[in-house]
Amino acid sequence: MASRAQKIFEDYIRSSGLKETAQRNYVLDAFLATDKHVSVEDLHRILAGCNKKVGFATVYRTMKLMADCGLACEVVFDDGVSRFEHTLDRRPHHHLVCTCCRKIIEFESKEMDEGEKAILEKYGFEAHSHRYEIFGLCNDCRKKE
Amino acid sequence: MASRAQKIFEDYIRSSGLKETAQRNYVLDAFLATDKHVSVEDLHRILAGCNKKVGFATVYRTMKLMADCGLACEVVFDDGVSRFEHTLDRRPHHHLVCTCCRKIIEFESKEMDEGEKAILEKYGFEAHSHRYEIFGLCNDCRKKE
DNA sequence: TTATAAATTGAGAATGATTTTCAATTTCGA
DNA sequence: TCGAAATTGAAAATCATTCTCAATTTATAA
Repeated sequence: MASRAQKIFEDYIRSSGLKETAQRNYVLDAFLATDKHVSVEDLHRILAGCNKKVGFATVYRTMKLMADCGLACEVVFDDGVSRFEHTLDRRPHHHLVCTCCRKIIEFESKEMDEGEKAILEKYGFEAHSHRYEIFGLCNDCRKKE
Repeated sequence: MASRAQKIFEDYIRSSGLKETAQRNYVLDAFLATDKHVSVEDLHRILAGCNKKVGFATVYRTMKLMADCGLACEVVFDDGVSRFEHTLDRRPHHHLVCTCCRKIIEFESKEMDEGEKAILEKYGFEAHSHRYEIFGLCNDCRKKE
């Protein structure tokens, strides 16, 4: 009962001449079981808690593979730590980051997407990735002030 | 013949109980003389070239002050290095970053700004800063492919 | 199934940007 | 001018991430 994500990962591994290993599958499963933006440290801790210790370097390496095969995408907020979020069956979006409670709100904006498209055309620029994060206070933290 | 930027910096220093020093002025002047996005390493090198050696730590500390008093703003692209750009008398803008030739194109987009405003209202979010960078190939590099 | 080449792992070292430490120096108000 | 407080800078510390390399594991060909 391999999930679609597991199949995609397996196909990517095979077609790239890589090898399927227990560690890679542990990392994959741990990531698939999460919902939020997870760091390598998060995954390492989760795995250690399941008696499935995988070295830090391997978690880093595996998350890179997951990004390469389109299952994950790296996001960097303002604390200098890379995190990964799911991309399979998820719409592109951006983030509001509360600098007080560290809550992350995901949002979509057709207006902004169209603005970006117009800019790309204007400059003849071919976008490979982009990053839009807004930092500030969420509604709750704003009220507490 | 102190420039407006120099006055702003001096006022900030005074009103914060800090002290005016030769080193701080060297860093300020070096930054004001630049046009592009400069890193701390850039400034350190420029100063060393002018026989005005200032320690790395002091350049870091001074650039933080310049950001605090509104003369500079920190931008981080995809190479893990912080750079600073001028904010005095400059309109807010975003960046297209060419991952091939490292060219930085600044752009403004009313459409995107309005989209952002609508999002902030929708979520009751108070923005303090934001970051919008698009990575990919500029027109020149795209043609060379 | 077995041999073998190639890929993988992980512990620890290395990296690299930035921050901190702290003793010596400088600034500036009284 | 004096002295408390701020500043400097060299070196050490930090911290996330990457690299190294010997030992291990995987998968293909025979």
